[in-house]
Amino acid sequence: MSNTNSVFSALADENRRKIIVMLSRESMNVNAIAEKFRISRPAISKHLRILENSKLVSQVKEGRERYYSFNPKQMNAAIDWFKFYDMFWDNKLNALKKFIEKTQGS
Amino acid sequence: MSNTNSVFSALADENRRKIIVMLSRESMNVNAIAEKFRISRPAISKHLRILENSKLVSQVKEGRERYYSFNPKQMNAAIDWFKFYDMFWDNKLNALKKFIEKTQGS
DNA sequence: TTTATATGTAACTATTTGGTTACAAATATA
DNA sequence: TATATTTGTAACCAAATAGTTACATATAAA
Repeated sequence: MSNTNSVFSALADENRRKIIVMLSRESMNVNAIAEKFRISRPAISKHLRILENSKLVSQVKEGRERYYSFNPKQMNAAIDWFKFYDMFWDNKLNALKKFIEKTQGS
Repeated sequence: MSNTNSVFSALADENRRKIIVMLSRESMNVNAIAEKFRISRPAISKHLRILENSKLVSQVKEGRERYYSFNPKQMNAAIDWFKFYDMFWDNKLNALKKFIEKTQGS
């Protein structure tokens, strides 16, 4: 599967998005992640496998635990795609221009 | 399925992303779309169904043809999600700040 | 060394996806 | 009216997803 495909489909699940947000704050081991969800630990493992395949997260083994962390760089595979939509970027640019003018004084 | 889910999974397919880019330029009927791909017209119909369900695309009937067009607004369901990642927005903001300073004079 | 903990994987089920071909229905045209 | 065009849908298949429970494995702790 293409990089962009795997990133978008990794993001197409509520639980996986929640995992990403959690890991963007701090690395966590599997049990710590699983505690935050109602689904079983093996289900979390499967989600982690999908996230790993998309390279949005990676693991480091520490003793019997495995710490997962977020790889922000991989998000660009998805974010970059949106650039096709020039008008979007124009709008964002205008919005940010206003924001900067307001917060910094023009 | 949640809005965000359906948008991300709609985007998780190369052919559907290509359709979106095409429709962002101009509305097209099904045959015109299908001509640009190697897969069968019914396969295109299925993709259009998924895109419609995500509301990224909508159709207007004109005689026996159906013209599909892109709904940019729906993209925000996906784009907004990325805001969780503050550092990303900070980077973009800095990049845009530089860009604006360069093009407009600070 | 035995036991407890952390994690992965296997096997299973139901649903969705991405493709196919065949056919139906609606509209335009000869 | 008969025919051609445009599109949708049904029926099928193979693969992937999202979950489950049961079991295996590796490491830590008693």
